[in-house]
Amino acid sequence: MTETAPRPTLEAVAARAGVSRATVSRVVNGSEGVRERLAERVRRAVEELGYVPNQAARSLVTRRHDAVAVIVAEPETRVFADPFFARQLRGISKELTAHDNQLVLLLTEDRDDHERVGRYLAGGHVDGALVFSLHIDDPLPGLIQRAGLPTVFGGRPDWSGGRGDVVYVDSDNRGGARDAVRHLLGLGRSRVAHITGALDQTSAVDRLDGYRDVMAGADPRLVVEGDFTAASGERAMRELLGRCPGLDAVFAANDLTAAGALRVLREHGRRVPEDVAVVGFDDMLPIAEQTEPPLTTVRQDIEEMGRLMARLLLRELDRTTGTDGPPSGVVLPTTLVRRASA
Amino acid sequence: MTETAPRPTLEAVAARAGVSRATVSRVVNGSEGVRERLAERVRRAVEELGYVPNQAARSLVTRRHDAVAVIVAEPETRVFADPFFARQLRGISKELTAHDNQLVLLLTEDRDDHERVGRYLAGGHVDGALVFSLHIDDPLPGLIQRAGLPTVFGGRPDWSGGRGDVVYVDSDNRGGARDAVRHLLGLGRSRVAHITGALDQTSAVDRLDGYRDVMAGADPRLVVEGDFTAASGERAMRELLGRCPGLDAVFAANDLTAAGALRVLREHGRRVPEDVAVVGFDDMLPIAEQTEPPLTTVRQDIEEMGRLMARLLLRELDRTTGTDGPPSGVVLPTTLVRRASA
DNA sequence: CTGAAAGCGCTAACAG
DNA sequence: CTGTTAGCGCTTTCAG
Repeated sequence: MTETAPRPTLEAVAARAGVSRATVSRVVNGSEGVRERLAERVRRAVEELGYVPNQAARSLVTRRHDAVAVIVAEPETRVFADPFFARQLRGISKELTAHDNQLVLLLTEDRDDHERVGRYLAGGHVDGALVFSLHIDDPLPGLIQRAGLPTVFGGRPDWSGGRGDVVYVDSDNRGGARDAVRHLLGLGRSRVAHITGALDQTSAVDRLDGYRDVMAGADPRLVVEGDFTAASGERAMRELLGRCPGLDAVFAANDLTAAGALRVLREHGRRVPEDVAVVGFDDMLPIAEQTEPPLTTVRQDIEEMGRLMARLLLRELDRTTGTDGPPSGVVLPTTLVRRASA
Repeated sequence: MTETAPRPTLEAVAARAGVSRATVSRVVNGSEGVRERLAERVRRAVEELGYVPNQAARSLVTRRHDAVAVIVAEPETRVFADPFFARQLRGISKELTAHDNQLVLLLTEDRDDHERVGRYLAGGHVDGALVFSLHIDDPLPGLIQRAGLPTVFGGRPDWSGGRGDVVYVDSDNRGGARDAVRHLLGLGRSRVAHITGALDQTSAVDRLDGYRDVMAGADPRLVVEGDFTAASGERAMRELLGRCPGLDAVFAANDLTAAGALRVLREHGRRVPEDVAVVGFDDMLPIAEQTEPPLTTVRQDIEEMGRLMARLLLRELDRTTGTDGPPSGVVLPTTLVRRASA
């Protein structure tokens, strides 16, 4: 049954309905101005024949594809270490679907992939792109710029010297970090350490900045660099315990890191939160609820971020004319979720 | 800069190289039989103009899209609760990319989505489909069958009365479960309980069957139904403790469930593995290594599953003629990973 | 080995 | 309001 039954064409429907192709096209595309009687006849013919428009033919003339590329730059540890990625995709998918757009997923791992992606984007298969997980000096933005595709970034890109017209959606990493640290301070802690994320990503830098906003003038040895993995959380925690045995709180750049830190704390006989209070970031459910004790953390609405990215892009695509660019950056709020660890 | 620079066409390249469109097409598509001198000239022209073929135009005539749909049926708890999904996607993406195929992601949530997916598939946008997470009596297979698209399923579909020509890739769930239970028995345990997964999925049923293979004749109260979530693991564990206080081992249908069980065990003062040994399934890293104690579990190579699915589909698509169908089912082996919990 | 010509299925002016 | 007429950019016989 590999026989691909030759699908009916517009022509066939037109013949059956006794009208011209143009009329069928109008009905199918919902154009106004077709007498109801005819429209009805056409609809019946479509139904009977099981007609489905050929997208390739349509794209050829409209130059629209109703498809958006989602580009995820790997190896992005977080992407495959937690459900972050899936959540965001879900948000994007929902929004895209609601507007009859398809989601073309492009995962990139190395240089070659970048070239491939560049070619793909240039090939005009999609109307726009959603891009994630940029690291500092990633070549992707350049490639995309060159392809001249409307693009929305997930997470603030690190273009310090940047042009102002970059559209992105980000969480309020800095504000969330401040909340976390203030919460710790509010608990009466004073020697609050911070385990950072991978500092080649703006999210990690922003969280560190938030920490510093509140802890200005604190002992710099209270900050140790991590990379968002649980392993880095363990390593960093050990180092912290060695350097500053007196610390009484830790703000970890994400939940995975916090989980690692928690383990080391327990190993060393420090009780959480009695001796050391711990706060994470992300509120990655299967992690945050699973730790011992459950993690107090900063939640960001991942799915909403995805949805918003898609919405911004679609809006941009629909702007047939009006040249008033969309907002260049949207920052979503975060909320502190209190569990047992702090 | 929304000006979409009109991309060069075959025509333009032909003009520049001083040949016909047909010749350019041959060179671009790597057809044999173009004098090297001309071919070279064409390649240069392509390079200079930055020509990239228009896929829509090409598809219109070839009826190939070099694109594959990946359909994930939600709400599939596991999909968003663990990195399973991402891993599998990565495997698929790699394989597809290696063969210049694109990945179109279709997430479905409810009835409406099914219709939409059916339309999409029928619309001839993709050459084939990869389908995941089928539950019993999911309408998807029917829709796909109707669209007449070559398809490979992830996980054995539950078509008991089924036609023999279903192609799927699955893990050896039953064998893995047997290994897990035997391991427990080998540890000297005898009252081995099982917390099942969602029994409307074949993976859960197969794991239960594996358990029964080894524990034939065991007290039926040792089996409690779960649904692959950590919450169900907690609930089930509580129930088990109530029913069979003497149990000395638990085989959980997946790591998340095991993590939940572990928590309840600790709550009740049972030491793991001394009092109760626990084995999970999946080897979902961020979970399995994070539990207290780290989880002994059955590992399946998720990424390889994805890669294999893609490979089977591509092979099917390339079969221009030979009607010897591909293997109807491929089952990948699992391995027991020993950590501290058993 | 290369070019000319005929569409693939659809939309979008433009007439009527 | 509806039909006619051109293509969109590319592949693919079929001649030469």
